[in-house]
Amino acid sequence: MKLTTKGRYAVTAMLDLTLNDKAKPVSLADISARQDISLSYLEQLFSKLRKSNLVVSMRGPGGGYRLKGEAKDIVVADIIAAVDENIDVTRCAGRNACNSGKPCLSHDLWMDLSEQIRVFLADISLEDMKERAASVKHKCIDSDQVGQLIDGNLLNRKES
Amino acid sequence: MKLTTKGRYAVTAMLDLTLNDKAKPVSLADISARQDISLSYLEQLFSKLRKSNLVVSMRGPGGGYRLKGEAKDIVVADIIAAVDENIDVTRCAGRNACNSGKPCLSHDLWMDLSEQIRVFLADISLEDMKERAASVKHKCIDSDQVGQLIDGNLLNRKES
DNA sequence: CAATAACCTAGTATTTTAGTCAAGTATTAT
DNA sequence: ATAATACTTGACTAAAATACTAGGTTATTG
Repeated sequence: MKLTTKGRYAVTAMLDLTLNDKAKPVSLADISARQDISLSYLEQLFSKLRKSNLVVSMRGPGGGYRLKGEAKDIVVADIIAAVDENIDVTRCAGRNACNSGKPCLSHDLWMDLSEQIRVFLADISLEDMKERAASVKHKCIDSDQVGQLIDGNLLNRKES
Repeated sequence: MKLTTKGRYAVTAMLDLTLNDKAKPVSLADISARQDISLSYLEQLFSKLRKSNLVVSMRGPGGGYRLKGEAKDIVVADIIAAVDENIDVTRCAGRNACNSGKPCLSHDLWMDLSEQIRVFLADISLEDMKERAASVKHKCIDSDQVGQLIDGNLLNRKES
């Protein structure tokens, strides 16, 4: 399990899809505009998401993407795995470093840790994040709050 | 919190340090040989680990590195944070995409998720991994098994 | 002093990231 | 049917990160 900005783009886009899932499917152009991600990059990501059976596409005017199945059944781990396609170059797969036993050992431990993270992310669904979205909505800064924030928290933050 | 092979190298090296913490400090040359990581790359990583107060160094013959403090007090999250130094380019930090409220929303959610992962990794210490090491030790290859492996798996590996 | 090992700087090949561009194909409103 | 819309595919690319090399300097031990 790798955790990069690429995965973040994918999760963000999928979350956008979840939040805007109305009667019509959501076009990539819309997501591109809302999330400020380049359309072509989204196309690449959604190509992989579709091949991993996380979304379904609808062509033609009014077309776009829609979640395949329900938001509660799609988890963050699936989304990241779909776009990352890590070939898992475990350099310790029987070659040179596996003589003393220790390289193999730490390799095992890392794989174990990586698996724990995967399990952790496999427990967070888009539905969970959608619900969470409601509760953090007030966190967003609108122009009215900017003045207070400058006087308040933000300036005090950097001092630590 | 980013999760890349770079972080894995660092965790592996730190775990090597933990497992070989005897009377003498551990030289990077030793870690390089055991873990099959280039010496200069280790130097770069340990420079960061030292600056983050995770290890102490001793120069000269018989010198090397040693954990700063106890293995139970050094957690995986610290190690990854030390070598990753992500400048956190939150593109949504008040600039262009934060108008409709939604980009900010998904940004918050990702930060939240990222923080959850950090907390998760902040709970796994080198001591924990060391203890775990004992239980997975039997999985490793010792010199007695090499012959069988050469005749078996290894020769068949490269053909794909 | 000579060997050792940390420390530092700079460069570099490779891979990944995050796109662009172009030429398609499929769908549907009209 | 035809045009417009929207997804598909592939090739290509600039920039960054990764993993490593080379060549030194500095500190410490014997």
